[in-house]
Amino acid sequence: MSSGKTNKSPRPVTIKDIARMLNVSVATVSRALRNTHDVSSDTQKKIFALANELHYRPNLNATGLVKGTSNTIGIVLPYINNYYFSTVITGIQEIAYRHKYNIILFLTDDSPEKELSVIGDLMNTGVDGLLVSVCSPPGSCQHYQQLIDHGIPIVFFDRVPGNIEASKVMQDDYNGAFKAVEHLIKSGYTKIAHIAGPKELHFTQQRLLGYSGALKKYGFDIQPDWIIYSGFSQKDGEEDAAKLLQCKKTPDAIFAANDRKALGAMIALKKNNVAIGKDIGVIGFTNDPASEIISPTLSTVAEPALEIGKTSCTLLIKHLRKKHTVIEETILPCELIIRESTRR
Amino acid sequence: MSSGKTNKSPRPVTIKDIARMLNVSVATVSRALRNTHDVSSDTQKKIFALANELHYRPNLNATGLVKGTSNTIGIVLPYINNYYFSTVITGIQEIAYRHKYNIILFLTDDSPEKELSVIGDLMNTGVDGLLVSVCSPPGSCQHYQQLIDHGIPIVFFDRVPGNIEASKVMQDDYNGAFKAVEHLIKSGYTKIAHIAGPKELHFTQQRLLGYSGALKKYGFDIQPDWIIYSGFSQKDGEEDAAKLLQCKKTPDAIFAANDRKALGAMIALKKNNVAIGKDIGVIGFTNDPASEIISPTLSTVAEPALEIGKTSCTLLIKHLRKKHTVIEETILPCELIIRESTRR
DNA sequence: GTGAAAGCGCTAACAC
DNA sequence: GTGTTAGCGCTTTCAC
Repeated sequence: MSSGKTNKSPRPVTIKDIARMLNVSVATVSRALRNTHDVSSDTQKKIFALANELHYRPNLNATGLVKGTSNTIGIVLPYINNYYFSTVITGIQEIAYRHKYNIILFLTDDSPEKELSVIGDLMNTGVDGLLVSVCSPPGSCQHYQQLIDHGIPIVFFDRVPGNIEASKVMQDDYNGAFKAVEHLIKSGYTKIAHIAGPKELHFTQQRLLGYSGALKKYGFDIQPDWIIYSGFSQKDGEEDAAKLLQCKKTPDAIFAANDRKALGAMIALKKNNVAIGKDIGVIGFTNDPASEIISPTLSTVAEPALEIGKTSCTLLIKHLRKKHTVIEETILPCELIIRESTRR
Repeated sequence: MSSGKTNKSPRPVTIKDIARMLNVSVATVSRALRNTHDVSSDTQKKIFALANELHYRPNLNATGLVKGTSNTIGIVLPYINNYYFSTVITGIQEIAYRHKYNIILFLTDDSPEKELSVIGDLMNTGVDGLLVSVCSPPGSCQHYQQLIDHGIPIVFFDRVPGNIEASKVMQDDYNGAFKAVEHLIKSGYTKIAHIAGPKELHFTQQRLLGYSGALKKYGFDIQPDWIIYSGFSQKDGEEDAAKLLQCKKTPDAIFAANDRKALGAMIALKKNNVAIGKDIGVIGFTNDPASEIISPTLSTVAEPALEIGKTSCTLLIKHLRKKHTVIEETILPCELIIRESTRR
């Protein structure tokens, strides 16, 4: 449509320029610009004025080089295109931006190999710290330990590794699950199944424990064939629910490890002409916007995704500021949201 | 200088260290590591071996400082927590990662003021180039022009400003809309309404033009009160549809500017006991996963979100590599996806 | 309160 | 093919 037009980028202005024009030394300019107190307010004013006028921008590479930092936070996570993670990132971004940190994104695609290579490349990029939600097999997290040993602080969120000493931010998966199942029980359901995530993940385990905890508290037995482990996708949920319908004793309620699975389960139930809510109650976990779109609307446990993002980032920045900070574990509460899928 | 649980981060190894240990000059090491051809394969091998052994990592600040670049691409967009944008970013990330570029994220929250301040801060961060989807009012995009004049290449995607000469990547909104409406017509609908986005946005206009183009081609008149402008949210769609139901002549089909609005419209129709598909057909635009979850499932036009991301990023990197590149506009095709909401 | 100078880690002339 | 040297833009002793 149009043709090449040279960007004759003007050389950026440096403190040297300002120094020369004002007949002071670069040191003075540097000090003035950073509000170091040993510069006369007179010259400081002049320097600020000129810097402003010339649109002076500090060269972050130079600052970083001398200070040994990059003002950049790396985020490592499996995906970004689901509701939970994209909301977490939104929260991280807000805090990072406020504190003048840049965030740079690394996606592992939920593949441990990819995660490993990402971490390798990461070391080249010189991030000051890391926010990470790990890939499935939490056994081999030694690459993270290495980073920490190299002095790069890490805050883990959501999917946290068990065997690493580092700050962690999670939602209260146990109590969230407990509340969900308790709600099911109080709504009159008595045969409650759980379609879970992969066995190895910490938060999956917590949700399972919350499930069995609630059952126990209300005097229900745990039926092993009412607990099905698989992945997190809608398809997984669909298959899991189909299996449940095959059980000798069919359950009358399903607690799903997340909303995607719950949605899949609902689809399976519909296919089998099961009345959701009335015949079989369904409750999920996340509060994905889709849970309000499906009909009947899906009861769920809302995760504080935005808060998770904000809290992790705040914590990481704290670690960045003063090097030797005590490790913290934060657990954020979840909220029960009752909709139609658990109404008899 | 250290106390408690100190991370005794060992001083990172530099080319100087390697040079000293191998009794060569830093220049040689630098050349060897970068595969500049004027170094004997013998010493090169030794250098690589040692670098590997010592876990040498180049200091990007240093390289950036001397080269005047940061190997970082900035992304500016309204949100990240919807299906379209998060998928676009996934595509961007994939390409950027492959080419060793970091991406750093700036969210404008769809607020023009925030966008402005973001752009200001951006200049401080020294990104090499920018990928942006602008905020609503496309009139005042002079801040972007400034950046371009300063030599920072920009590729606009999705929401592109009309009055700026820069590379742009869009989906084929016109033909996507055309196909959607044509499908409606061929399915037997004759009174087709359009619930549109904000008037000022380019892609909204294109979708409107596609709508009217199809109507014209098949000999239908355009009814001004069957075209409703508002925002992009589900709530907007709900309200728009409610308005349409009030018309003297009620339409028998709705083409929504995006899936969110279509979903909202379906909710409104359900509330009014209108049979979707049979009484009033509905078709959206995006192919949000939610469109398969709602019942009836939503016909839509799939946007090539991942491709948009990949293409924009590829294009930007091309601009980055050789400074004076010709501006390009790319338009990616959309795909009609027929589901239940347009079945009579 | 201010300046001179060294140096962060790396690249790029320019010599030899 | 390799070494020497001068910076990139900034911060930070150390003088004065």
